[in-house]
Amino acid sequence: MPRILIVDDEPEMVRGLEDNLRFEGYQTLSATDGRRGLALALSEAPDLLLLDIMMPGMSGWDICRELRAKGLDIPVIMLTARGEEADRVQGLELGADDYVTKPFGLRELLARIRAVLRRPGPRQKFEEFAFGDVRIRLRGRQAFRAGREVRLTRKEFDLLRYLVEHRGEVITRDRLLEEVWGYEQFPTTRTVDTHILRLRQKFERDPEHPVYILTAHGQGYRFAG
Amino acid sequence: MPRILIVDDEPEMVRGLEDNLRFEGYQTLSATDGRRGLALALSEAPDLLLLDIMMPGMSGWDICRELRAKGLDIPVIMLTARGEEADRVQGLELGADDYVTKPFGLRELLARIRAVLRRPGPRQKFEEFAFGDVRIRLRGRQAFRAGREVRLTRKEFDLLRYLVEHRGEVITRDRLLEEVWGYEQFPTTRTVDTHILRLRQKFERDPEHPVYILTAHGQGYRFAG
DNA sequence: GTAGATTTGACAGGACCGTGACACCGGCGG
DNA sequence: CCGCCGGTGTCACGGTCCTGTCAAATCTAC
Repeated sequence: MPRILIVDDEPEMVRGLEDNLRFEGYQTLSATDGRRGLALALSEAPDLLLLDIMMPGMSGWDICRELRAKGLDIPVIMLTARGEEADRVQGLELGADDYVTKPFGLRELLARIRAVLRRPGPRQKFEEFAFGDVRIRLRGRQAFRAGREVRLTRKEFDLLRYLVEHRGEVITRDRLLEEVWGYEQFPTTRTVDTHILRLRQKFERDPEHPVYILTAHGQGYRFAG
Repeated sequence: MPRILIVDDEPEMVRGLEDNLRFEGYQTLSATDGRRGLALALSEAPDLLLLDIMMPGMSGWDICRELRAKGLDIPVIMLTARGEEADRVQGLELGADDYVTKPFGLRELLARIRAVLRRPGPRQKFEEFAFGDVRIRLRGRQAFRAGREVRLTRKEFDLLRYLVEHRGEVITRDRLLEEVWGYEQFPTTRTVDTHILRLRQKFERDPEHPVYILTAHGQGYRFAG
């Protein structure tokens, strides 16, 4: 069974997580500060890391960066407090594989753990998807078109990613706002349109007649598939 | 529409939630103590539970534990008072799906309800159906005829879907207006005819002699089957 | 502060929906 | 068998709502 290292400065959170993960059959290790967490990660080489971001001293992304710098490719799921948008992005940029917002449901966490562990290990850093002559690298949050990099802003990337991960499905603007923008932000639905517009300009051969990023009139948007 | 069970010992909270959720189109059940809440959950099998954690007698997480012990996998959103850190962990142990901290915004609660209900549950709904050389994809709200996509407007799709889901049954225009158009709108019954016409033109081999979308003279329409 | 990202508002064009007009059909009573 | 009459098929028009697009305003990170 996979071994999971938990690093969080709140002891109750660590205990709760350990109990549950063990109950699910995982082996667990834990630390309540960043430095010991990093040491454990290096010495024990677990299969997965659950890292709290906000920790005194060494933060979750400090650990993540150190690991990557040493060439270790252990999958990482970040635990972020609600609304730490910046942290979430930073974590992903530094090579986290996923993030969960506190307070989170156990089932959601387990689903994400399974999803991350399911991925083929060594190929992980190449995780990407492609359509037409476009290639998207999830890890680096980068996009390439015909081999040339296309710069994407945060929202553009998140939106594109969400659409692609639900390809074939019609998604309403409201749902996009909830899932991509988040609970506590409530921009206009027109905002979605503007971002769709920019994605089309960057990735569609003929932006006025999109082939991938499609409109479902009166319903929302849909990525072809 | 999904049915939601609310369990909270504060009657005003229950009433407020019921009013708002009903306004949003959900069906609601409620109880003001844990034991009756559990009984309702077991007998009514709602689609979602909103559980207050702090209740005299049987608490929210007691209910949750009992349900899980009986193998019921109904999604649960916990309502927690601010700062009940311990409760959060306990809830996590017992498999709640999400948390909302009181006092909460209605909008946030609704967003979380939608998010939880959206998750792929144990029951996967029909992905698509077919008749003749026509294939309908529900997720993408798309239709294909002989492998070629046929564009459908929202009303056309909704109408077709309703007819097919009640295949073999004669449905009056008034019922179609209620079910497909919605109770708020009052178009003429002739509007239905027009949409039927368009569906026939798109899907019948010989639109003047329909084989699938049939007329029940003086009664309504019926999808063959 | 500046540069870049995000959001908003305005506007035009287009898609969609609903309606009315008229032709046609089916059933009914004579 | 015939004619009546309400129900239905069909079409095209107009209004309404939705979306694409842009520029300006606001926000954010540095």
